[in-house]
Amino acid sequence: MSTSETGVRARTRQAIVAAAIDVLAADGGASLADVASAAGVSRTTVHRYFPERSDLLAAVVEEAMARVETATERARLAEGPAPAALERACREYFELGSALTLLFGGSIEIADADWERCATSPEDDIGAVVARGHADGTIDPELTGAWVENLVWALLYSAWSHQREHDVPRQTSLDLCLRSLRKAIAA
Amino acid sequence: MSTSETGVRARTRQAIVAAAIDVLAADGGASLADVASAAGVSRTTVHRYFPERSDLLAAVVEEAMARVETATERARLAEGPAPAALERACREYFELGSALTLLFGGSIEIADADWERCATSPEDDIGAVVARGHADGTIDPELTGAWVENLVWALLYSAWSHQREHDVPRQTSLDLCLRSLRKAIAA
DNA sequence: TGAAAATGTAACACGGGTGTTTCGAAATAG
DNA sequence: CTATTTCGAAACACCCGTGTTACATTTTCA
Repeated sequence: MSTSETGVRARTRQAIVAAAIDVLAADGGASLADVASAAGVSRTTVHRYFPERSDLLAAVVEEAMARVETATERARLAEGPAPAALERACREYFELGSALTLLFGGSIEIADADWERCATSPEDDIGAVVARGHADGTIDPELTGAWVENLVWALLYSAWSHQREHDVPRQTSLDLCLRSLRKAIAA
Repeated sequence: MSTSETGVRARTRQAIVAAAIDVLAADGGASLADVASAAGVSRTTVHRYFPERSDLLAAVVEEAMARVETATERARLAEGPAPAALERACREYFELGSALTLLFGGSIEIADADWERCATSPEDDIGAVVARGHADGTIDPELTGAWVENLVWALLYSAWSHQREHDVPRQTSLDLCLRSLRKAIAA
């Protein structure tokens, strides 16, 4: 068969998308040449897989959302106390790195249609956890689900900034992030 | 005298810088034509006041830093309990809007030299407040000054996002922000 | 080994942002 | 009112990123 016997095409495509996530997370206006060199690939090859820039952007957003979704599933938000579930989610999201920076860093424009396509968006999942926490009194009733969600992204972004600017071990940054989240959402 | 009898030049210059702060905060890669139209000025005039793009950028960063510094002074961080002082700072910074988005939103590159030029940077001021809070036991000793500073920026960014995405009154967003900060830093 | 697929190199046109200049109109100061 | 200053409109060359094409090279697989 001609398609993906060894998966050459799929592998280079993934390499391009992965490199694009890193590069575009650092600079949303990065050129395709930057993405190409980061992927160890010629600029022509990038155009072969993604005819227009918007095509690459779409693939990048899709991949980033897929990573977020995977992380959300591994957090098993439905299990255990709500605060602990949110903490697990934070740990998982923290590992995503540039994927989350790309989605929530604002450096790239995400079409509303893309957000809606994300079937089981973390928005709904986190909202459900917060609702559970409200019901059993483990989460501050004054904080809405939407705010807690924003808070999670903000704290993660803060943790990455803190790790990058001051040269502290990532574990220290993550601990500060989790501690702050735990105290902020406590009932 | 020829220079700034009525302050015409100073006023148009300020208009350009102010417009640039708003436009560049929304999109760091915005064109000078966008800035010009936002300022109600011709693109030629922009080049008259700022020969190169980098010149405008420098002026914009300087203005934004000046606004932050003014807000910091008005917060009177040296007075009263440390948590209340940080809350006052948060209220002042919240009013800055796009100026802070520009400096801490990451959409524009800030040279390290610019940060150092900021003599009484909020970094030092907030650090002092946190130190005071550590001394009198009103701030969580586990949280370093640098982290609290990052936390403030992150919470403010979160408040703006929350206000923009969900259409809630700004007072509600600010209340959630302050509540989260108060609980997070409490000893 | 030989054909097909995948990639690289080079060159090109196109568009858009930048920086510059010139000239004329409008506002301002004296 | 007159001269100076300030500003806008237009045109221009320049650079950079984009998208396309053609051709050579390498890799992969039968």
